[in-house]
Amino acid sequence: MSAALTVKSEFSRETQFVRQAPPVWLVREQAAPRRAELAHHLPPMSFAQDSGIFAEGDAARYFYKVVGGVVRSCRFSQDGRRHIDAFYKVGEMFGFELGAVHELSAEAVTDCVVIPLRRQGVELAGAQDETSAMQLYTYAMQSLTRARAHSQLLGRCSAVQKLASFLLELSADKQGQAIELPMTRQDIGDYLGLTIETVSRTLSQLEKDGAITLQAARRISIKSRAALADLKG
Amino acid sequence: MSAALTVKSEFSRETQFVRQAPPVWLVREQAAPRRAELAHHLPPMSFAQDSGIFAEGDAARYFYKVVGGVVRSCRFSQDGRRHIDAFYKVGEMFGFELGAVHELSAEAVTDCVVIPLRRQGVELAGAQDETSAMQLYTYAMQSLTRARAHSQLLGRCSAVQKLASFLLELSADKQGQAIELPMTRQDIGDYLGLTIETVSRTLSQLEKDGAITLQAARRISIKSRAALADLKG
DNA sequence: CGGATTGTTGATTACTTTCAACAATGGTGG
DNA sequence: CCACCATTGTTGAAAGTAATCAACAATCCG
Repeated sequence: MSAALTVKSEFSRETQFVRQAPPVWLVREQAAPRRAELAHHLPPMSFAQDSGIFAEGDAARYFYKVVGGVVRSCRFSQDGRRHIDAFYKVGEMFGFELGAVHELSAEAVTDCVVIPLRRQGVELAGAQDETSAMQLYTYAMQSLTRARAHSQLLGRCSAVQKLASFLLELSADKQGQAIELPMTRQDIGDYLGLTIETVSRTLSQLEKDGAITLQAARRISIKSRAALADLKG
Repeated sequence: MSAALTVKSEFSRETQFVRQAPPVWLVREQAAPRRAELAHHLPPMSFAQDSGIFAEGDAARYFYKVVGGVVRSCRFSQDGRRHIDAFYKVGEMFGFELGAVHELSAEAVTDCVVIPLRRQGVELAGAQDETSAMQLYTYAMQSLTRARAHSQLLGRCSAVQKLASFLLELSADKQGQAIELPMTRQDIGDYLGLTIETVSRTLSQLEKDGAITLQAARRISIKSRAALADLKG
């Protein structure tokens, strides 16, 4: 496993993709951040693949914004099974809490870089900075919208529908091209409430049906977005 | 179906329970609301059982606080199946949205009374009323916490685990006594991602196992909270 | 008293998990 | 550079769970 990276260092896995376009989930945000969007932030922090950013029960002193790589937030049930609540890509915020401690862990799916934002700086900023308060509320509501959609997916859908939705979500931005999956089959399974075997089988099925092509385990190309949308239900 | 009720009228179903203690979900909030908690509210509105409070796509001009009865928020998938996102009991808030329209419908599970709060009055209150802004954020975060727990339940749990969790949640306040279920088996199924048959069978199973007693279809008494907690996983 | 709605139970089917074997990939050290 | 080993992913067969189809019971209402 690679050591923790400094902000300016290259990502250890990036060299593997040198002949291809770099995978989207490693591309840093392009636009310069608008000033006064969310102030009080600390310098970016880097995390090696599979390292923990914070753990369930840790003091929730910061929110985080992803500026490079992919993060997962997860939780373990009493019997030890992992549930992945969400994946966060570049530009997304995570780490929102109601109380003083984190209810979920956050881990680096790939090597990644995040910007911590002091919680007290933004949470109570209403009086001094109305824009920040609204920003924060907006991010929290986005999380809520996603959580609702995820619930519906988990509650009402078959394995095929779950995978179809997942692939469409992953490939929402990159029209037509292949997707580089940053996460393992285990990650996907824990996110969709399926076993790795079912994830694998279902992907194979989608390939047989002509909806996708499995160019490699971690590289999938969408052949028919329409077919996936149909399967999604 | 009973007509919409005025604020001061009795609930149509309440007479059925005249010889028993009134079911918790029909008891109005006791304490006088703290002043300046969330101002800008309108007079309470009453809704008859199964009537719609707002629908998917409606302009989201208000948040709502439940002061009597039980509300469900739900959504339909393309194939027409209903997913219930949450049940809201007395004292709880619902109707939070990111955008200008509701993404979910809200319906009266029982006859109920809700207080609408002007969205613009609270959402942008940061400058003039910092407490309200925090209150709003707190409610939104509570919704988020619940949505996360619901996702985990739907993703990782068997029918028995889902029902055990559901019953424990429902009976969280009333220690030892019987629970009056305000919702149908269909509601429960749509909330837990199960069919009505499975809900019914699983409840019967829990009774055989000695964890609960089915005094009537809508009246369940918890015999062993510990047993349910074990099953919950 | 019907008729409609809601809930229960049984038999069968379909889907996902589990258990198991094996293939592919990546990293390490000789 | 290649052999080796650990990790990750795929596929098959059997078992288990929930859905579906179907019949019937209980309750509510007019």
